[in-house]
Amino acid sequence: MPEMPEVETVRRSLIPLIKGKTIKNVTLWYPNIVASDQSEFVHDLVNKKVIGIDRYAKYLLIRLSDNLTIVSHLRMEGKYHLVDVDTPKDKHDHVQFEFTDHTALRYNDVRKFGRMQLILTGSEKTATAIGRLGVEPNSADFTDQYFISKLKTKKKNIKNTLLDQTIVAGLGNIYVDEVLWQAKIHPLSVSRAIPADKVKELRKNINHTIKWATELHGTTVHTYLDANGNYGGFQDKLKVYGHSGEECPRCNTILEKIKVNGRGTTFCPHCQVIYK
DNA sequence: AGCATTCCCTGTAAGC
DNA sequence: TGCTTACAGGGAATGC
Repeated sequence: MPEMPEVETVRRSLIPLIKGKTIKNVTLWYPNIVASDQSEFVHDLVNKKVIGIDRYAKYLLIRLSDNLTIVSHLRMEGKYHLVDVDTPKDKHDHVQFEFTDHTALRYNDVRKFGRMQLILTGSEKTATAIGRLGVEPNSADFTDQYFISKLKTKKKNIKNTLLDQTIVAGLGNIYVDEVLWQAKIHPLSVSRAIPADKVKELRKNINHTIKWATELHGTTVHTYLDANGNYGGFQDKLKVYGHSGEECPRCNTILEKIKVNGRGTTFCPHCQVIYK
């Protein structure tokens, strides 16, 4: 599942594939992927040129000429790949951007959870959910003070709080389990009960893990691939996610898996402290 | 208002 | 073997 390191890897791999290309036409094989007006999406993108790709948290921002931006969220299994336009459509290809050079960018998504919207460049925060997002890991705004003050108001458990994109934006289920294990914090800990020094430690772990995972081109579990079809390299570094029933690498206690608000959650019942 | 639950989706694996 | 059920989960919508 693409989280911030994976989305950044997609962004970097996609730029050389599509930057400078001009869209000839757009096909919606599964129209509901487009959350904005679907006929406008198809109509307004014709003759537009890709000028760059930005990203905020897990959102890709494909910048186009004439002040247009496609905001794209991959959700669980969304992928982009560039093909010759004559390549037969894959069963799970849902959107095609055909370019003037006989290539096409295809959006493929087995579970059809991903969404894209066409907006005016600059209206990201008002026209999409980006406006409700919190700060990104490793950004100047993600300070100890910010993190401590945000957690201080939260009665819900820390696992759920870290998945809440309005506080820190970019973490998903995998990295949340990893950073909580690193900071030795039990996922069911009450957010506001976590001592300030542990919150500081958690912030450092978040920053370091996101940075390191990005350097390794993300984590491939299940099906994540970048725009060139390459796997990530961080799955080998995971200490807890996907390792329930195995020994904790720190204390050798068997790792447990529970459900926290519907999310599979793996943790060490011995060395991860629960704050109540 | 804040927190929890439901829903969207389909492939894979387990159970009978 | 073939069917049903459980599970994977990000974020919007809904419920309390």
